[in-house]
Amino acid sequence: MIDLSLLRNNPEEVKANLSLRGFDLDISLWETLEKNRKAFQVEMENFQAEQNKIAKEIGLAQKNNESIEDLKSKATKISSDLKDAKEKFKTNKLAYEDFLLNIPNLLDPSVPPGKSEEDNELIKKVGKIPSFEFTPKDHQELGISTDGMDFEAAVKISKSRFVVFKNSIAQLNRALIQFMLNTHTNDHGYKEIYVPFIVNKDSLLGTGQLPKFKEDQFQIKDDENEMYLIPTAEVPVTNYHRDEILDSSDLTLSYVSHTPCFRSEAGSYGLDTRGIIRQHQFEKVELVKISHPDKSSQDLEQLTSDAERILELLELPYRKVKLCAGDIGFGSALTYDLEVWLPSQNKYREISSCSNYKDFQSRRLKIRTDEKDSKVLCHTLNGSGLAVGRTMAAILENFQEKSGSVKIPKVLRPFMNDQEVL
RNA sequence: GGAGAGGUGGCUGAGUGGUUGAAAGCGCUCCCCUGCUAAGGGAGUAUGUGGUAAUACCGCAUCGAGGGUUCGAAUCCCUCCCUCUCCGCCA
Repeated sequence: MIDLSLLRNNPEEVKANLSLRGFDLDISLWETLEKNRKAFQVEMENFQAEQNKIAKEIGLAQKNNESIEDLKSKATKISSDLKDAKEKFKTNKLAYEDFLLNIPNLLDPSVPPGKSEEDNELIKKVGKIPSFEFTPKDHQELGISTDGMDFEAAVKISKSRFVVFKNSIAQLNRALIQFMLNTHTNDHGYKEIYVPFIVNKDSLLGTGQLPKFKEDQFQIKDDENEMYLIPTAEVPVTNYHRDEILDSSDLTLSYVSHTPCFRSEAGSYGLDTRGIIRQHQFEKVELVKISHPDKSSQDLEQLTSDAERILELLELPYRKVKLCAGDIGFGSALTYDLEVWLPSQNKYREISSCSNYKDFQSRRLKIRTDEKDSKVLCHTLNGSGLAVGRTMAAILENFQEKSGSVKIPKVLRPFMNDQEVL
């Protein structure tokens, strides 16, 4: 959620910023909602204050054996006025909150202008794009030919956009997870954390997937509670500190967590239907940082380079781009995408999205830190380190050989019984 | 799943309808005293939100969550969540 005082005091500035990402802030609607909110709230609180006062007077009068009839009839009237005022306030408040929860985050000034991914700013390219003297296969073909992937079985067991891993591919999947977790905990100072994969509504509201992206979530059938499968570890890990005031000397908090992720992929029919690039379920090793606001920009650079290091150690060619205003996510103020080279598609594909949410999530989550005599909202950051399925696809495709075998990156071999090819 | 007991401020823990946002203790902060140390005395010590430019002042809300009864609810009623003990089941 964006800063209310900024929206109240300087709506034009907010509108101008949001328009860069193509969001049209309806200022006159906002002003009406805000005017009503203020009027209804003041009215309601005045009645409440009056009621509190009379209730005390009644108590006092009763104690002194004085008549309370007059006071009581007055109180009854106020009580009913208060009830009406509360009703009015509540109704307006719903629309008010809905309006606010659907406003995206303000963009960092460094975000380049642009409408689509075409306009993202290239930061750097790393590694050499492989050239093949044969026609490279895609990862699905390689996965099947090495007897490591079964898409048909997945459809039988579940439905489309799922996969079964077997044999060396299943092992490679596990090796990648282990390698990533080890690197981030041993070399980059992240604390490993294991979290629930099913979360409640408040958690998704806190990190911003709700209310706007309900369609993208898998909701669990549960009569009592509104529960969802996590779309990313960002949700449970960031919510770990919901409603907390963190000791400033403990910041920056850095977490790494491996979880499966579940996405309904509603509206992506026809996109990436082949292979494991876009599945309903995939593994991800996620990096999350909770920072002091003064430090978050620096922390985003660090987090991104920690994710990049995985690509470098795996010797995968990739590029780093800064997302433009039109392509950046709803809650993010600044995002770097890491894109790995996929030979079968002859282009770079997103493998990690590293974002600084600044105080957008922490305002919803109430994650604060103490500062002298006051409390300030922390900044939250996250990024994949990396998406495991896409990493696997990249390894298969980039390191394939004419024979159809695939060279396993050196750093993974210790996790694969020193196997060199698959 | 069955039976029972509970959920109060940073912590422990009082409080069954009325000046209780909440006793007391611990912890913490500041001050005083004590030639060091130990001890002692005093004051302060929640969060959110609104009126506001304000970390000044005032109001409102918050005693697991949400409803209800009442002039008035931490206290009474209902639903839900969670914790603990015993039994059952179970990876």
